Amino acid sequence: MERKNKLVDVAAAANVSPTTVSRYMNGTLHLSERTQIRVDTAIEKLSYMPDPHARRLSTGKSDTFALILPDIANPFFSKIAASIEIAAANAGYMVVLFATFNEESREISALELALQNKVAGVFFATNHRTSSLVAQLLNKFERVVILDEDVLGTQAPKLRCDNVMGGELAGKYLRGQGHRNVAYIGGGKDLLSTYLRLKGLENGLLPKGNSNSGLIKHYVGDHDINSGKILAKKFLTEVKNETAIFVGSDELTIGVLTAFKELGVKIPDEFSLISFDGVQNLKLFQPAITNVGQPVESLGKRAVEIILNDDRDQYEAGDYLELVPVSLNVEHSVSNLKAN
Amino acid sequence: MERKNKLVDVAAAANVSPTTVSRYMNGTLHLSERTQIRVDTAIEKLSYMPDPHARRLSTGKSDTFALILPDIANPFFSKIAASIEIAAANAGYMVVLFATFNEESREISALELALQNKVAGVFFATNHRTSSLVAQLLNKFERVVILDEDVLGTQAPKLRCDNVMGGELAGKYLRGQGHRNVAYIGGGKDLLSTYLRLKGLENGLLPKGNSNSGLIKHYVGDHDINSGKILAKKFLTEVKNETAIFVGSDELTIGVLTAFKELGVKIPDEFSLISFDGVQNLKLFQPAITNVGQPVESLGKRAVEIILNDDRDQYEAGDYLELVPVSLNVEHSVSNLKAN
DNA sequence: AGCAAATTGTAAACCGCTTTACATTGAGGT
DNA sequence: ACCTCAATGTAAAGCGGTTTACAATTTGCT
Repeated sequence: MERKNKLVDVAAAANVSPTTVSRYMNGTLHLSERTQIRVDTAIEKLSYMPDPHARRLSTGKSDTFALILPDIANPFFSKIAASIEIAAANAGYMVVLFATFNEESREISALELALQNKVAGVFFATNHRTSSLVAQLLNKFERVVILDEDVLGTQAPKLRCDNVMGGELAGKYLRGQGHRNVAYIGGGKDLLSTYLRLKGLENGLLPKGNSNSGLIKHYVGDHDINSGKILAKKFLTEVKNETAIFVGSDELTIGVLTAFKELGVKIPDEFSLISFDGVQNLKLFQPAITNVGQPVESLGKRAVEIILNDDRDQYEAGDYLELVPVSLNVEHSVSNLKAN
Repeated sequence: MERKNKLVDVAAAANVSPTTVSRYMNGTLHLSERTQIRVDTAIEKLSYMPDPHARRLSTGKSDTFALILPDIANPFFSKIAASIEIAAANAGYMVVLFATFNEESREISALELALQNKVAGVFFATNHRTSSLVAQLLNKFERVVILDEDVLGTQAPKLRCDNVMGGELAGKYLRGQGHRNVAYIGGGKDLLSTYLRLKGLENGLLPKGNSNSGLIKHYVGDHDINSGKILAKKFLTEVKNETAIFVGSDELTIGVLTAFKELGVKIPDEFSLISFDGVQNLKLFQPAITNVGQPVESLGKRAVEIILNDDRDQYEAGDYLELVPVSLNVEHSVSNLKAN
């Protein structure tokens, strides 16, 4: 019934050529006031909206970003997704979602789809060591932001939290509470973040100049609940004089806590614990979990700013890295050994 | 450098017309074995991929679903989003995300964008009472699934959990533990689900045939943490003989627990509590929270099945409603009054 | 007045695929 | 041998915009 009005209809109604309407609407053409009014009223009257598909075919561009993440059900990523979506929407962009579950094949097909669709940009996060194929694909895009974790071989700007700082905050706090022997339960086997967090912990925990990673017992798996359970149990079988654990992500922490609960291991009585991320409702946990909090919302917002920034030169070199500071949220999962 | 190959290139390489290639690829044309091989090898050699934009302009369709939700940072929706995304991806569809924060203006602009983009379908969820404008817009789509909450005036299929059943499960369990006076803290002021859950609670709690909602004190706000805090405090000031609270969503529960924690109100010692949703890590809470669990993953999966189902007749009538069963997860937030 | 430079506007090609309507070829039936 | 129907294939017209290259009309200057 209500046929959709096209560019030509507007042009006819305003008594100008389609070109004129198109160029006027895209700001390429400055019209005399008289024609401008004619065109405006025609657009208004016909309630004309350009067809996005036609526009995209013509321009070879699209007003959509691809958001490629391991898993949106994970609060860390869902919060990032939320903040990216809103910032993108405010800038007039849509966001299409791809969950990869850290499977390279899914990452690749998502990237290929994004490429075919000529997206305006890609936000990419992964939690596993990718092959160079992923990097190659990423390099084909004009605009990319690598989130959270590094992807080797890309020349895209990288944005993530300050992992070393996070480790240091945890280490210093633990040391301040009298802890000297701390174990680390981490997430990605060959990931930079895993070792930067450990490195930070070491820096914070050990006296200056005496840093030696060999001192810190560490367990590394994946950033998921099951891994947390397994590593927690492994830790328990091998524990010697450790009094605290620094856990690399909330997901792992949930696994650790679940395992401890099953086994009746009390926190902070038997072991103290600090979690990294702070995206779960850790305050309500039993006990409330002290954590290194990532500013997830501002991370997403900043990612959109970077991808939209038209001054691309600064990102070209391939070594653009932006670290956002983290903070320590003290709760009740760390005991004070000095009080004894 | 590497110019993108087009349909004509493939046609030229295979020595057939572009039409033939197009129709062959879309299954509209059955080729003789000889030509088929020629075309296949040409496609292969040129690593040809059809341009989605061109295809969409031509067909007037798109291989994308719009997923319109209040907030993906909310685990309930993020889990639904995750399951929808994966089911859609498996079926060859992309998913574009819209967060509305329950603002009607955002809902409308999301729907309009989806409409312009001729999406293959819309998944829509809202947590507030919408005006008929939203319903009108929704009715313009061929394929829609209304999730979680009803939207009055739409003839789209509706898919949600069985709210009455959830309330009943909670009510029966509480009654079984000896609770008789239960308060209800609910989410959406004019939403069906809010009252269905209350109704269910009543059914479960009261002896058959003696159902009378006036008996249950209820507090209704929004499905967010802050509302939970406020309503919890209000409840405390008015409490008479209530021994338990049934809370309409995990978000509210977090608010309630936070408020109680601040005020030193102990659960389940002072009040018992059951939460609806079960999407948070309630097991690790202090105490672990007994909850009515929604099968969020299967909900998303089922939503995709419905939207892809080509037998549309069953949905046309406008009264298609599918309820998925919920289950009670017993933890430690309900005290047994009979044990006294 | 006369000419160059703005200003204002348009015709037509193009983006890359789909699809309708029509053409050719070969097989099968009588 | 002739006709019909399937099987196989193609030309050309869209889909709805953008953009290049060019035309007409004013304006500014000497």
